[in-house]
Amino acid sequence: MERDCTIEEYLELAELFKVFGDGTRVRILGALKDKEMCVCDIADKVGMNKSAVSHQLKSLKMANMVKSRRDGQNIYYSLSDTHVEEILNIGFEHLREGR
Amino acid sequence: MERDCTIEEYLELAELFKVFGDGTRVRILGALKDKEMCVCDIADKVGMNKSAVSHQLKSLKMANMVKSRRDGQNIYYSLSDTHVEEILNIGFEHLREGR
DNA sequence: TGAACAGTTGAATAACTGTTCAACTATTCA
DNA sequence: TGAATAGTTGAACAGTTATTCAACTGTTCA
Repeated sequence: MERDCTIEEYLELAELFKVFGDGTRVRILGALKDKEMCVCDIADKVGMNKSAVSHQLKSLKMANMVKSRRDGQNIYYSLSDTHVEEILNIGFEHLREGR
Repeated sequence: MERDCTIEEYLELAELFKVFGDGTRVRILGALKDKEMCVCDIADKVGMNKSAVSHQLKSLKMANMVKSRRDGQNIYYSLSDTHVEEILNIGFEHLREGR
């Protein structure tokens, strides 16, 4: 017997998915799937300027999805835990089977 | 050796998660988890008027997440497949383990 | 020290989106 | 037929948000 989820839990869930619900952010997360990258390289890969990427990285960091470390001039970002990749994969699976 | 995902695939993924990234929509999906419901009952449950719920149900239907059947005056909505519930559960799991 | 490179920040803009309202369609039943 | 109930629709409004720009901080290295 499972209890119903509260409104607050659903709102929190929506906040979580909202982070994945943007093309730029999801591409950044995808880029970080196999290796850590600095802001410049991420910007190159997703085809946006450093500023835009930095803004989105901030969102991702506040959502606890990426972590960062400085090495000299560069700041390297990586996925903060395996859940992020897991959620991405479930999403892709859904799209593949969808039609 | 896995190939990189295309930009289009990431954008499609973002569109998928965007649907889950709204409090009202995610509560509607949560309400439909165990049983089909008509628009009025959904509206009662999530505390919104029929119009707002109907608009969101349209989004959910276009995203292939709910299906509907008419029975007399009522139109009953239900989850279109098990993926939807699965994605919700993964999200909740992430929140629970998150902190 | 200062030039060059990496990244961040805040304000401004433009685009998007969720909710409301009023008017509409569809079905039932007396 | 017509009143009542269920649901949909489109326009309008308000709130949110992603991107851009310019100015800033921090680090390296000559």
